[in-house]
Amino acid sequence: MSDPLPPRRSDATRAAILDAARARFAEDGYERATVRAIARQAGIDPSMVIRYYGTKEALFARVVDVALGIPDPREIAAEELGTVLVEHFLDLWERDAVLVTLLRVGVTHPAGAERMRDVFRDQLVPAAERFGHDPADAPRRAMLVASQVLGMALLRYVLRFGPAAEMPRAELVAWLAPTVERYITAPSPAAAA
Amino acid sequence: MSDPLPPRRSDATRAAILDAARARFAEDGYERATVRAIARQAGIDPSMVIRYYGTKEALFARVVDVALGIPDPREIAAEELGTVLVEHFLDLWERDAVLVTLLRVGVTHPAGAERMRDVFRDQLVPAAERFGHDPADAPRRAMLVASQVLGMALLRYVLRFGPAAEMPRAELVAWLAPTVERYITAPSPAAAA
DNA sequence: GAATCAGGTCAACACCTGTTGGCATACTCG
DNA sequence: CGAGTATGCCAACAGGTGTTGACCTGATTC
Repeated sequence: MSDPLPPRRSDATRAAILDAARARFAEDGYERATVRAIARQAGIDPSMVIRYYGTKEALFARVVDVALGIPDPREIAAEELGTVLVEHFLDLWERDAVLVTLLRVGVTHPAGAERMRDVFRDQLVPAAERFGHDPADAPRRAMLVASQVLGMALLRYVLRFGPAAEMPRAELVAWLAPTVERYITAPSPAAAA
Repeated sequence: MSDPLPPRRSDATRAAILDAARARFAEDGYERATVRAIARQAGIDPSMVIRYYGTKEALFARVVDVALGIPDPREIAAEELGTVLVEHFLDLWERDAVLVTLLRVGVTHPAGAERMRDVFRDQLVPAAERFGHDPADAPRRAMLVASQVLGMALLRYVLRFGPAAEMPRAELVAWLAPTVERYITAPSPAAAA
């Protein structure tokens, strides 16, 4: 897993390409983030992008590599569970653009959608298992939390809707925390049709 | 506003193009829904698409024309407000693909994003004004409801995540209704940081 | 100092995009 | 029946796409 490769003279360029790719994919989605546009932003020739990363798809895979780092439930006081989680998710979305990229691409490109499923299955569901009680319930709990967090992130960070983008963070947390907390801790209504 | 145009012999073809466009835009987003793909699905030549609708953008504008039809608050008993609204939104998403189209395109294409803002401003916010008490609060209430509904729709109808797509409708409503109801009726926390 | 090689540019490829104009057909109306 | 027109297909356009190979240049190594 480690990379004992010696530093290459082209490392700066490789990094510039990766940075430019992050920016273009996040802002424009997969199709409109062309290899030429990425190269232009990185200040090099389009052929270098392919030479160093092989393929546009491979470059994209390098860009969307995210660790959610959901906190350990044992370190959270029960009464502020929702608050801590919402704050953590907002931090994630604001720290860098990788989640914006993932959402933007996942909606239109199959590779992006699969990457989203990976993150959900490998990180969100296991976290829900650590929080919840019934492991069979974890995917549903994780999905509910994801629905609220993704919806808000869509409006605030992707579409940048006025009311969503301008709401002060503290107020946002106050609104969402009870929702997230209930999705994790409330007893299942279990289709009381 | 009315259309007293006489029926043309090409009406069937025009409708076929519109149907195909709806399907392609909904499934593939704006960029991947090519004029050629739409024409192929409609069983006609690509040039006909342009001849009848002028431009790909104009065709898209024809496709994303949606009326949310949010019910009148005076016809809803206070204790089932959340349930009625969530059911209504689920109906909208399941009835046809126009909302899936709007979400899929809005995330990557500027024209789609603007169309989403239109729907929000012209339909969702006024509805929130009818429900809520303080009109200055309406955009925020509408935005909160939209965040939960859009997030769930994203998982269930666009990405078709397993846990979201498979949850029985009644259970889904039972989970979301209290959230939506609170976003509309609860007193504002107003940034109690 | 000469040989080697990585870093980078240029031009081109095969293909796909939205869009346009010309041409055949078939229907409609006198 | 004949003129006119709406309907549709075909071929082509100008431009953009990801990707490839030939080539130049400057640093590294013997």
